[in-house]
Amino acid sequence: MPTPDYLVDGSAYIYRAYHAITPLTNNNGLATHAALGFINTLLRVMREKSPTHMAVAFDMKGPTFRHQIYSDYKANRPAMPDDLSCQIPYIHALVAAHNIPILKEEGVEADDLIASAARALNKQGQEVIIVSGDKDLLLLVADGITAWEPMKDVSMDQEFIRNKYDIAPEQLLDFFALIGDTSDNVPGVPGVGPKTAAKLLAEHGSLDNLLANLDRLKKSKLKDNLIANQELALLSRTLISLKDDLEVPQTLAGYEIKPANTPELQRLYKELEFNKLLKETGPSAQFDKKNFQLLTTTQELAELASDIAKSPFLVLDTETTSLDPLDAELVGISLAISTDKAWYIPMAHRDEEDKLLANQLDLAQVKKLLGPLIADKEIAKIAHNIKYDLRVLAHHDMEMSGPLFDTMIASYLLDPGRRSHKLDDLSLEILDMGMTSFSEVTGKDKRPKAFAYVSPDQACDYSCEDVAATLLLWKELHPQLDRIGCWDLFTEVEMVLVPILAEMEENGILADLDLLKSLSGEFSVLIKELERSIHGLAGQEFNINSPKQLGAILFDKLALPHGKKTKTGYSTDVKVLEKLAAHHDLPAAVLNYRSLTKLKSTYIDALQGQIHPTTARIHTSFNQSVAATGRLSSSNPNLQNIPIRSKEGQRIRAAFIAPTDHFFLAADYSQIDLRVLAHYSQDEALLKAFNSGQDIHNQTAGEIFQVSPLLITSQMRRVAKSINFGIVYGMSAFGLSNQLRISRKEAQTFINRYFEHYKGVQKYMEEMVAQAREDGFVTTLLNRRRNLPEINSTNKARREFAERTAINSPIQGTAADIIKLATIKSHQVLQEKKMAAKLLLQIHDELVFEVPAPEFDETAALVKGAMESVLKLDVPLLINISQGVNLAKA
DNA sequence: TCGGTTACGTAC
DNA sequence: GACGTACGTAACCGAG
Repeated sequence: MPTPDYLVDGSAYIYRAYHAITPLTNNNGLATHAALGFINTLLRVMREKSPTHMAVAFDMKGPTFRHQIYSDYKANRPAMPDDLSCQIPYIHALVAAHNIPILKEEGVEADDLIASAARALNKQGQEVIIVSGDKDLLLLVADGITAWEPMKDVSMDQEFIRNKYDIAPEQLLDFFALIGDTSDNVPGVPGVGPKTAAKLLAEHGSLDNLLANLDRLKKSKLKDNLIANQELALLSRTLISLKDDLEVPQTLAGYEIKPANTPELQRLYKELEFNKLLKETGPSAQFDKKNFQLLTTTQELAELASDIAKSPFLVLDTETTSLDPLDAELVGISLAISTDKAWYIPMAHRDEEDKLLANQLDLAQVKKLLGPLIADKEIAKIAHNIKYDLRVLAHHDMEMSGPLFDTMIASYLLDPGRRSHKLDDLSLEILDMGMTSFSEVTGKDKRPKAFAYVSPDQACDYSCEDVAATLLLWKELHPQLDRIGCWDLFTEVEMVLVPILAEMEENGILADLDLLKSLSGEFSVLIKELERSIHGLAGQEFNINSPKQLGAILFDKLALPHGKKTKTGYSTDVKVLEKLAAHHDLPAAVLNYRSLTKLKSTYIDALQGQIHPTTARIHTSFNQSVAATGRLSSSNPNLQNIPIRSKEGQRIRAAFIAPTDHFFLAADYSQIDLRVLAHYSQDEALLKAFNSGQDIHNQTAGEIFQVSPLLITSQMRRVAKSINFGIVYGMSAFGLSNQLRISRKEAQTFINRYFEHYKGVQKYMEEMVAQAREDGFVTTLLNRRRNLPEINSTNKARREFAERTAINSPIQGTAADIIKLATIKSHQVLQEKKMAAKLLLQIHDELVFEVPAPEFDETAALVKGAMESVLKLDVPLLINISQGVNLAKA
């Protein structure tokens, strides 16, 4: 079936992009926004319509025939601004690089070129779609020619003209001639607008007929006008008429879109700094699979092993049956010791009947030859997400030793805020090399052990790519780490932490399944009851979990006062419901319902499913390259946000238990963020408070309420605590007033008094923001870096967000540095003292251990000592220790 | 049916 | 727009 030919009114979209998009320049100061907006529109048409044939028509400078017959034609149009005219050649080049035919001719307008092309093709029965929102081009609309406005997705055919103007499509030219066009300075007949024109044409059929019969009109001002302006009407018609005999390709073949000239496109995108589009053109190179070799005999492996033994490093990647190292069976290993060669050892590939394939090496052989090398302390190990490979190999009785270099974490330290640290993304963005994706090799296979069914040949190509990319990345990234002063942080902190985190994940934490089950039952009953009462209060059943449905009940049915809006409707969050609780009983019940369902679904029920069938424990993942400040994060499940505040939350905590004859030992840093702030800011009052062991919230309360310590109430302390926390997050008076439900003025007073007393804190904040502006990044005590590309943004919201981040990140990040050091040090001390304690969790300012009862006191003393002495700050680091048979008590 | 997005709420 | 860092669940919505 023939597809339509698309004729694009290029000039119209250039102007639209120029005016609609906020100005943008590349690093050379070249304006680029019109080009960007234009090409985005064009690409959208390409994406949505997948045209096979198209042409883009452009106006070209120089007087047109219209100027020759009417000197005032477009006389009201200002000349093209310089920052637009400089973009025109680039726009033409972009279209040309996309290999889309271009229509342009000096002294000719785009409209006339489109008319010539449209009518020529239409004669041959070819369907034509004119891409334009300009009404001038509606003149072309006929059988087989429609106009389409892609921005609003409006199609305009003959029916559209009838409805919009109330005239026959053939009358459109005469219609426009009568009313004129102010934007092109086409006069028309004064006093005649769309309504009058439509009426005249309905009566007389055409302009010629109207003019021929003017004397028959009854006497009126309109008649005088028409008589006086006959010439003007005819001139207008000539000006508006589209010229359709220009030289354009006469057959569809001349409008074929050919494959884009990608190198030229990439060159243009690079120069214009259209990075998103550049990425979409794909990588400029792929890995050369000739260098990847399948290794299937012991002899070959022995030869490789002797080469590895002489190498200072080994790049490796394991292919397995599962993302969870606890379940992962080794399917194969890829290895590299230089950039020119990589090997894949197939070990457990299977056929469709699940039978092991021939020509593979078995685990025993691999273990014998590779095991000692993997354990060799002299050979550095390089891998992407090395904690995973380390755990998988350990499960197959191969312990990994030697310096560890994880390219994922290297990337993270270089730019922790980067969108992704995945190997494929880094390869594409840093090496400009495309990689085969996992789903490309496993295809549609959704089986849990999909990789085992991939053929060894294919697996070789895929897996060797991984080690090849990892090695290239390492060569690229490690000098950069050194250059920004993060080498020590990388090798002495992050890489040392890797095996410890692996051990923590491996340890897991015991959960009381029976308790969780009984909590689930108990919560079910409570939730059911609340549900009934909420539906009763609402007078109807609805899904309480749906903010949309809840909003309809609260704000439409019950007509309660609504507060802030979300993107999709009115907010129903805690703050809003708490306010509404004064007006009606339903909001409070919903709050109750929310807290119970949250606890049940996210914790009580989900955790039961996370108990591992073979270990009977819950094994979280600690992610070392996620949080932009340097913190760890925890997932599957997240054990860093187990409830603690409410009494129901405590009941969930009680389901985390220590084994028989063991205790949990929880060691948490007291006020670590504020202590770091004191150290960083060198604020006298803060330093003094911590060095004299005062309660910091009381101290702050005394200052902001200007009362003596003895008169401070718990209410005052609560307010002070909020401010102390808020300061660390860069909170404003608005935020504080919201949090404490006090007036903004009152909040501002508290903040003013705070800064009056803690002058150094204000100075710290200003310095951090200034430093971020200067450098584009901020750092922590261990020189961990956080880039803040938006610190100089012209967008106020984005800029201010970056400013708050500049204030918060050095504090949160330094606290993260400290707890990481503490994790390493306490682990090391316990190992040296041959203690049996196991490290289970790290929760930002806290470490949780599982300790045999008889060793508790000694372990506690060792941990406390290690954690408090990890760094010397200008304030003491204090550790609180707690003990319990479950996490609620600890 | 699936995957991505939104709203919400838990932790530090 | 307004307080930083995470992760998980349920609802919702549009594509296939």
